[in-house]
Amino acid sequence: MAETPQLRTHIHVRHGPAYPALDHPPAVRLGNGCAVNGVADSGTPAPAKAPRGRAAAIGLTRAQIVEAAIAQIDARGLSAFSLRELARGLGVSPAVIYWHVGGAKEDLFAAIAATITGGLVAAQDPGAPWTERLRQVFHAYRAAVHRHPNISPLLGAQMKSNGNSSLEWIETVLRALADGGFHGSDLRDAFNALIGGLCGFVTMELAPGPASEDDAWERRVAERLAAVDAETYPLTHAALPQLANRIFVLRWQNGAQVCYDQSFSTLLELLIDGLARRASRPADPALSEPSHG
Amino acid sequence: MAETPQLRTHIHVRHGPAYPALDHPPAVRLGNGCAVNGVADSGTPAPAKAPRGRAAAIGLTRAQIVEAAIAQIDARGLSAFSLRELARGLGVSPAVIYWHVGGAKEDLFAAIAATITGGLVAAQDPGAPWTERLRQVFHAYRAAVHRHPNISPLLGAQMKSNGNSSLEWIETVLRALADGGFHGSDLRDAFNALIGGLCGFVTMELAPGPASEDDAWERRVAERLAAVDAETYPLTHAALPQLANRIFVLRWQNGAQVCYDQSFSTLLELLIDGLARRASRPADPALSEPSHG
DNA sequence: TTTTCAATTGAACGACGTTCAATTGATGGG
DNA sequence: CCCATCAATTGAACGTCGTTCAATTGAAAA
Repeated sequence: MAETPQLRTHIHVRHGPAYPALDHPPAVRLGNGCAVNGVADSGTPAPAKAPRGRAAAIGLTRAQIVEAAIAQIDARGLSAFSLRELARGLGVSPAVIYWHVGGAKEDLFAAIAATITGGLVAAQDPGAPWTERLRQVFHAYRAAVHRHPNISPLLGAQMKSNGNSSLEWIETVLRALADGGFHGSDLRDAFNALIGGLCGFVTMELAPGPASEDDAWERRVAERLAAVDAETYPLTHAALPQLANRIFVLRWQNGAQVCYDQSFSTLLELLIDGLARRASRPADPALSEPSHG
Repeated sequence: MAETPQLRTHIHVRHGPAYPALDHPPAVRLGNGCAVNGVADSGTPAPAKAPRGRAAAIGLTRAQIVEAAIAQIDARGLSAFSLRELARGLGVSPAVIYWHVGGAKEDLFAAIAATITGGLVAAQDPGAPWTERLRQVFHAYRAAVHRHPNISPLLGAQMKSNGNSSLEWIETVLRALADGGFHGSDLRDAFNALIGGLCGFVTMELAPGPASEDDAWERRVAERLAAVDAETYPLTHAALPQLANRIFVLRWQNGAQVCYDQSFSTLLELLIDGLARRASRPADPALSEPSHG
């Protein structure tokens, strides 16, 4: 295959770290030309092109930077993450990040998102029925995000990061839905309902708490729930003993600390069941009001 | 713990701005005691307690600050929002924000979220069947967020903001599900599936693009999509003419610019249909533990 | 009047993102 | 063997940000 010039149309891809063009940047004022958008950078063989100059002495790589950034976010949280702290952790000047990653903080975030959602289609069974394939894809997605919970806001709440998902993953979802008989605008709506609902669920599930790990806040939430008035909110009050900190919106811990496996499965099965039922009745004009068959 | 001075456990609302306790703060080092968590501040009669001192001359209110913050975020986006700019816009020192809002930026965000999801249950029809009530609630939620699209990350991707949703709204959802026959862990999973899936959808739908309104990024995304290889990603390639910028992950504009009404309705109907079907067969051992006691 | 104190001020601190000219030093050409 | 190249890195600098604090204002209460 060609050197995958797949981004930037005619970008003139070189190799490995993709050396920048100039010191005084040309049209785009970025040091590292190619590194703008990684598209998961999957399979970079890193042919060890024997870097020149000081590179050999320090030899920092874009991939290393991304990896270090992920490690720091895992350890200290997304809101505590800063480029300066990242550079400090690498024993390096902040400007190095810019040179390697290409643009700004957002580009680094996009690269992180691409890395995390990169190897997602690996454990896939192409022979399974399309409903089962959907199950596998989205369980794999959730598992991947749960491996780095602090990163979830990048995937759910930022287009620039979100948009770097691997094309293989999208292709897999589209293929499953196409096998289910979805085309045109039905395909669009089914795809968006799945991605929006399920990835959105994971985003909410792992929504971070306050930046400072403030136990005062946790206590206050718990107290607020304990003080819910039984007369004005009877059902909420009655449900609290079982549901406090176990349902969205009424909680002080997120999905990294409280298990939402069953709720996610409920959502996933609701969606797959519903899609399967719609797939089996090809051209049914009645969109709503089914249930009683 | 029982003798909490003024504000802790049960709110003890005073009036309007709820005057703080001290200049040298007591236990919590906040100027404005009550303002820590608004809980939507619904119904505050604000009896115009004739403020003392300089208050009469300038007379800034917590509600005014929140309103101004919302206006600025609406106008310039969440990433461009800063407390200093907010103070500048109000013609006031940055410290004023702290005194009125109570804590930090996150508390202001929580107040904003509470304000936006505050009057959500207004257009509700309590006599309608529970499925229809769910439809109304979540369409109303989505409409409310769409009125302030730039705020959506606060609602979907931050527990501290998210947790300030009005209790009435939660009560409405819980009542609908209870009327549908959900109890115990089934109620929990149904609630989480609905909130996570639907609110999560809105969060993804309105995920902001890059901070700087950079048309270079939009062009690059479009070019990347145009360059998708037809052989390795046949379905994606085939679907692109219809789906580019119309499905999540493969887009350069968000739900404030592209209409996702149909996709959201698809998701909502899938969920409601599925829940209705599960409600009609009470104890199905295939999924989760039955809850009828 | 005088006192009180809710409300506001302005300066200050440290950390952040980003840019830039200057520098390093291994490598490849002569 | 030396030297010029230039990928890679440096460190200083600029402006902005969130947050804190002692000091101040001035209308209402005493």
